[in-house]
Parts: sequence; structure tokens; C-alpha cells
Amino acid sequence: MQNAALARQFDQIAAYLELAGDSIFKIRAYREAASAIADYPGPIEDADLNAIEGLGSATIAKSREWFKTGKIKVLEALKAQYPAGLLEVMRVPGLGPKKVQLLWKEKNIDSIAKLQVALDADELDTLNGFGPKTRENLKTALRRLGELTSRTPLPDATGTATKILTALIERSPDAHIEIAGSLRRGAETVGNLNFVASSEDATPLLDTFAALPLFETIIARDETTVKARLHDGVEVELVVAPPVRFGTQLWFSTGSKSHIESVDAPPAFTSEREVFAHLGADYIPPELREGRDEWERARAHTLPALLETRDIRGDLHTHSNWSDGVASIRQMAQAMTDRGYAYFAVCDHSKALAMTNGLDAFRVREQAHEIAEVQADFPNLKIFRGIECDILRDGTMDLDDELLSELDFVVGSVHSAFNLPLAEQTDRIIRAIQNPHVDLIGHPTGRVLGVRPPYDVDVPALIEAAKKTGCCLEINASERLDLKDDYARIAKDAGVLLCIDTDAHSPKMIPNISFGVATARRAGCEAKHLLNTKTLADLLEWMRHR
DNA sequence: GCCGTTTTCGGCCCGACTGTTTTCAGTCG
Repeated sequence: MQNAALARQFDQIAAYLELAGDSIFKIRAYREAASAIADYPGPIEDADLNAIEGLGSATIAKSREWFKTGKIKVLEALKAQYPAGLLEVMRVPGLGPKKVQLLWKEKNIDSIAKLQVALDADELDTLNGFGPKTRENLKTALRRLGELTSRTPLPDATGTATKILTALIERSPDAHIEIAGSLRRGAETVGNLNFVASSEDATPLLDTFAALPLFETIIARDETTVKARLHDGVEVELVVAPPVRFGTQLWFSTGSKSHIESVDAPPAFTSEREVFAHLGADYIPPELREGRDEWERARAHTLPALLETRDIRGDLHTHSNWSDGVASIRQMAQAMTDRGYAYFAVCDHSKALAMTNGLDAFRVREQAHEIAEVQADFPNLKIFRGIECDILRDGTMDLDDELLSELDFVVGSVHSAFNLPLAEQTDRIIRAIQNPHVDLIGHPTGRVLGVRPPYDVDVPALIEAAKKTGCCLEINASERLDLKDDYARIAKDAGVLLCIDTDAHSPKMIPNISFGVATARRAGCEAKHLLNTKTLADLLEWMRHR
């Protein structure tokens, strides 16, 4: 399977062309080719490229060139023309191709490190377009970027861990290996990846692991452990324990540190359940092992019966090709059926988000016809008419109340004016919470893990407001995990109903629900704390009383 | 660069915000 590697070539071409200031349509074409290749279900090297939508004569020729030579000349030429560091400078919020080019040509800045030095030394004040405000904004952006990218978001870390596991199992089919560490605990971001394996003889497995082609270097090795580094800098550790102490090792490697240090070190056990039994406690799910009150509760047999992914009966925030989704309503319906869901809501963007081809009143009503058509062919799946309606700067909704009242489910979301002062941003969203047509606030703090920090907003105040009106708050799965676990816990404790949605823009995003479930579990949520664990009948009843 | 024709090139992702520009370019969602 070379899909990911080839897709990466085209993504890189797109990034360089963006830097070069090339046509945004050409750039988009390369990005679409990359995602078509990444999404292709089989090995791309065996595919009929002409039959893949998004690939044309130019990208097909480049694909064949890459299959044959392992390189694409156009990309090599671009790499020779621009230092690789310019691409990372492009990722700084506030810097686009023009400003990056200027920094490079005028000040020889071709890395984030050099940009930081130049900012600290006040070397940019003579540069056109870099006034005092811009320089200050850049300093803030760099600080935030450092915080944002120092750890890997849960979804990405899960993908990487799966890749490593797959590669290892391919080479050692009989190995018994588990994911441990903060990834197993479902933390929103992950520092290192930890694995624990069970084997009488550690050496062969450690050899196999150390030889995986995924690693850049092996950092350390002893008789039980190999520590390696991936190309993106993430450290990966495999500990091999004999079967008689696998349970203890898994518990230990899962952490957290404060959870482990709260008790005396247990002796060797085969399973984690024996570890907890030895410590006089019920089994504590990994998501709760954060050194809060889990030991007391586990000893008093009062741990919550945490939500499971199988408790989720539908997805109430999804997109289609009516706005910026890539799949038709029918394709999404099929994917929801395949997953075994009882219902889902089509919630495309509203008109304020023009870039996404957001829907105005006319198209919202047009879409109803298509939903009805598809619904007729899916008797066992309820398709709700929904919208992800922009909450405008002043807290009013992008579409009027009369239209919203026609819809089954209304998600209100902020996609603009992220930099309002705390009080103003909070009031804006509370106003949406108080709109009787708004059923759910989507991604309430606006963050995107590794990309964008949350806007300034008083989340406890939102929770209070939601409690009063009965509006739900979202745990947006996927790349946001918003609300985050701590806020979700506060909302749950306040009696606010939460809803885990994927915000899926394609069928392949639908399984992301599990990341939201992990977040809810860390918040101590049981099935009853979620809106979309309701049966269809109960959900319809809930909607009637909204 | 891809697509879809109206077969040979035009349309595709638009509108608002921001800072510094002295009338608008660059960036972003």
C-alpha cells in the first residue's frame, strides 16, 4: 500500500505551489488528487488511475513517474527552489505566501527558529507590512504554535499507533501487544506512544520492533525495552514483559503517573484485573486513571458505568456535498446504515460561511426534497433535516427563526470573529443558547487540536445558560475534541445533556466518534448523559418537547 | 490542474476582517 506516500507527494507539491503563489485552483486540484489517492480503498499502485475522480492527465503522469523512479521531478525542482523550512513558516497564523516570501527574500528567514530570533531582536520593523501590531501578533502566534504542536492530537496519534501495530503484527503474527500510555487513556493529545507486549523471550520481538522501517532512529535499548523516534519526532516505546507480569506492566505503562503513585507498587500479575483486585479496587477504566478520585471510588464500588461507543445510536452533526462535505446525502445515509446507526442529521453550513457554499433559505428548502427522496430508500434509518447555522458576531443566527423552526435539529456554531473579548464572545454564544430553535452548540470553544487554540469564552457561563434553556452542548469528535474532557465533566455534573458528533465531511470520518466517546469517558459520562444514545423514539420525544 | 462540455476553454472558493496601505493587499474561515 503506497497510497499515503504518494498522497504526501501531491500534498507537498500543493504546499510549495501555495508558497510560490500559484493558482488556488491548481493547488486545490493537487490537494484533491492527494485525498483521492489517500482515500482509495485498495493499493493505489494496482489501481486504474483513469477511473479515479480527482486524478487527471497531469497527476496520473506524475503518479506513474513516482511508481517508476520513486521521485516526481516537479516536486524535486520545487524542493531545490525553496528551503523546506518555508513550509513550516507558512503554517504560522498570520503568514501567507506573500509575507513568507518577503521574510525569506529580505531577511533570509527560512525557519520558525529564525523568525523567532528576528522577532526577538526587533529586526522586522523596517519590513513592509510588518507594523507593530503584526509583529506582536506573530509573537503570540509563535508562542501558541509551540504549545499546540508539541504534542500529537489523539486522532493522529491513534492513526500512527495503528500503523506501528499493524507493521509489528505483520512481522510477528503471534505477538500479544497492547497500546498503553496516554493514548490508551484517551487523552486529547499524546506525547509519546507506549506499547506493552507479552512474551517469555523479549529479544526476537524487540529485534523486530527496532527494525521497523517507520523509525528514524533507535534512541535506547535494554533487555526489556526499545525506545525509538519517528520521522516527525514522536518517541515510541515498546516494553516486553513475561506473561506472568504482563498485567502489572500494562497497568504501569498506561499510567498516569499520579494514578500509579497513589498506591503501593503491586507484584507481578497476568492481567490488570488482578492488579486492581490486589489493590482492593474495582477495575478502573484507563480513561479514569488520572489521579483524581478514582481509587476512592473504585474501592467504594461507585465508579460510573462509562459510556461505550456501541451506546451511540446516531450522529447529529454531519455534512454533505450541499456545502463542504464530499459525499452525497445518499452516500452518507448508506455509511450511517453500514455503521448500524438508527438516525443521523444532515447539518450543512449556512450562508454566512460562503466559502463552504453555505445554504440560504431557498437551498435549505430544496435540500428537504433530496432528504425526503433518500429517506424513502432507507426505511430503517431516520434522516433528520438539520443545519449547522452560523452564530453571527452579535449572537443572532444566520438564518431566521421561521426557517429554523422548520428543521428537525439545529446546531449553532461560531466560525467567525474568534478574537472578540471574553465577555462579548460569551454573551454572543449565550444568545444563541437562548434561541429556542437552537438544539445544540457545536464545538463550543472553537479549538482545533494542533492548529488553533480556543477563543476566549467563559465555558461555565455557557453551561449555566444551557442548563436553563435545555440546549445541548457538543463534544465534537474528530480533530477538535470540543468540549474538552474537563468542561464536559462540568456540563455533565450540571445536568446539561451532551451530544457526541463527528462533524463528518465524508463517510470515512464517521468512525471518529470513538475519539469523542473517549473524551466523554474521561469526563465520567454514562450513556444517560448523552443525547445521541437515545433510541429514535426517545429522541423524537425529546425533540417534541424542545 | 480537473472537469465538462456549450470540443477547446472557462469555471472552479466567496466575503469579511485586519493592519497599515493613504486607497487596499494579505490572510483566513
